Amino acid sequence: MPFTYEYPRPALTVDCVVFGFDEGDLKVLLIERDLKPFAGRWALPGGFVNLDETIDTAARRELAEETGLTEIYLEQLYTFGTVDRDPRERVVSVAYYALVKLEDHRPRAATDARKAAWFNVDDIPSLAFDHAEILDTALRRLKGKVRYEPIGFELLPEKFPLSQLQHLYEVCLEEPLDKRNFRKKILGMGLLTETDEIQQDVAHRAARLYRFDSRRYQQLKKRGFSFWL
Amino acid sequence: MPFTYEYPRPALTVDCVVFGFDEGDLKVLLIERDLKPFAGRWALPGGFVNLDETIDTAARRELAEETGLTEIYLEQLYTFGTVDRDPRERVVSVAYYALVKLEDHRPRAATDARKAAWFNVDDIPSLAFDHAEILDTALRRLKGKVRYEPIGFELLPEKFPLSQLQHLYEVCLEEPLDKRNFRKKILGMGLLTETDEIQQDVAHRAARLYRFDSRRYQQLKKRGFSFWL
DNA sequence: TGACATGGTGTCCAGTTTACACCAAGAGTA
DNA sequence: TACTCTTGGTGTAAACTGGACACCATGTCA
Repeated sequence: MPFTYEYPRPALTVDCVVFGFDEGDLKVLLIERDLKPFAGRWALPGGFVNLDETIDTAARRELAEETGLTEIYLEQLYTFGTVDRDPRERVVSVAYYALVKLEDHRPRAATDARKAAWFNVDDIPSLAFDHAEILDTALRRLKGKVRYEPIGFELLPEKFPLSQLQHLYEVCLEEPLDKRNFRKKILGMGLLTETDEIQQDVAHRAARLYRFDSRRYQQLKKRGFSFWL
Repeated sequence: MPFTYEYPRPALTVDCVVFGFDEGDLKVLLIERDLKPFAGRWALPGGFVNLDETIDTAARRELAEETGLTEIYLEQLYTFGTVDRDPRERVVSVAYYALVKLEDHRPRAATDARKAAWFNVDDIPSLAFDHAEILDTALRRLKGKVRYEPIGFELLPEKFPLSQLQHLYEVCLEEPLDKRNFRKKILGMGLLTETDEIQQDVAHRAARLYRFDSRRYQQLKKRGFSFWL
């Protein structure tokens, strides 16, 4: 036990809320705990912060270790620090949320043998610690942010039909959108480039696929453009 | 040195960005450090989190100890956790921002004898640690939030003329607003109640004073109203 | 009493948002 | 092969919102 301090300090962890979008549903990645408190319960991926890494780095590292996800959109959410949130001892956790293209990140065995799985956001099992509260905070943040920053694209494959994008927005915002108005507005922003591909293997007329042009978004943003849906 | 742990842990602190509004300027409350790192430099009020208090509580406590401010609007801002932000050792800091009615909280001697003073936000001295970055983050957050939540009122006295409110918004948003349009919009929301008082001791026609009706705001919010300026 | 400073008021135009319905294309099936 | 089913793709008109804009009123001070 070589680490001694003059005053007691809380432990510091990170937890990640990883969102994906698949088959028309918004999903969250959870892992099954195998260790002591809440063993067998589902929880958000996360773990302790090392002294030689930033908290952002810690979040990325834990995510990679527990779920194999790398190179994804990750942003700090909120820091949870009530006194009794961990039954063992005082633990403060910095929560992050991530958006991933679920297509590219099919659930694979986690490196430390914990089970990881995607859950539909409105069918979540009972979670360990205060993770239900963290998830709730993340959902509200996503819902708020999706309107004024083009982060929805992080959840879709590189090429997607407009209907899928619209559906994603409908799920995030929890309200239906008019098809014609949606297309008019989103195409009017000039952030989508039409590809020459169309959907494959669908049992109806195939839709044209589009791609999000993030270079163009950066340019427009500098000139004062702001995304708004 | 009785506090030993199996793994090393960062120290955890809170820092508060306290905004006030006076004489037409947005101000921040800073304290002069008297202790070792950055002694004599100005810094944000803050300090270590105790094990028996939430981080929110810690922020309130530190603010009270160092500046005498109590019962104010306080909200978590962001958690700063780069490795070298404190020269002594690894310290992670949860930053908060507060909005105070400066009239009610004139600078008084801090309880632990540190000097506290209000600085105009665009005339800030060189700050200790990464506090300049924290302040910058807080300003961006204030600028963003002031548009869609009625938090501006937290910075004004209970009764205020519309011109003062408009000026506050102009300073926060860094853009001029049209007087007639501003009055039309803000009064149209129905969140202000006219008092029967007018300004005193002004060298021109005195303006009518208004009061923010936060009960009414809560009611309207439940019915789906959203503040927007 | 005149100059000065700020308070307080309404209209019009333009742009944006919303509501709304039909034909096209392609797959599947009888 | 023709019919049905599902989703793709398109335009217009009405309502609303946001922004530009100028003048008289009131009170202080010299």
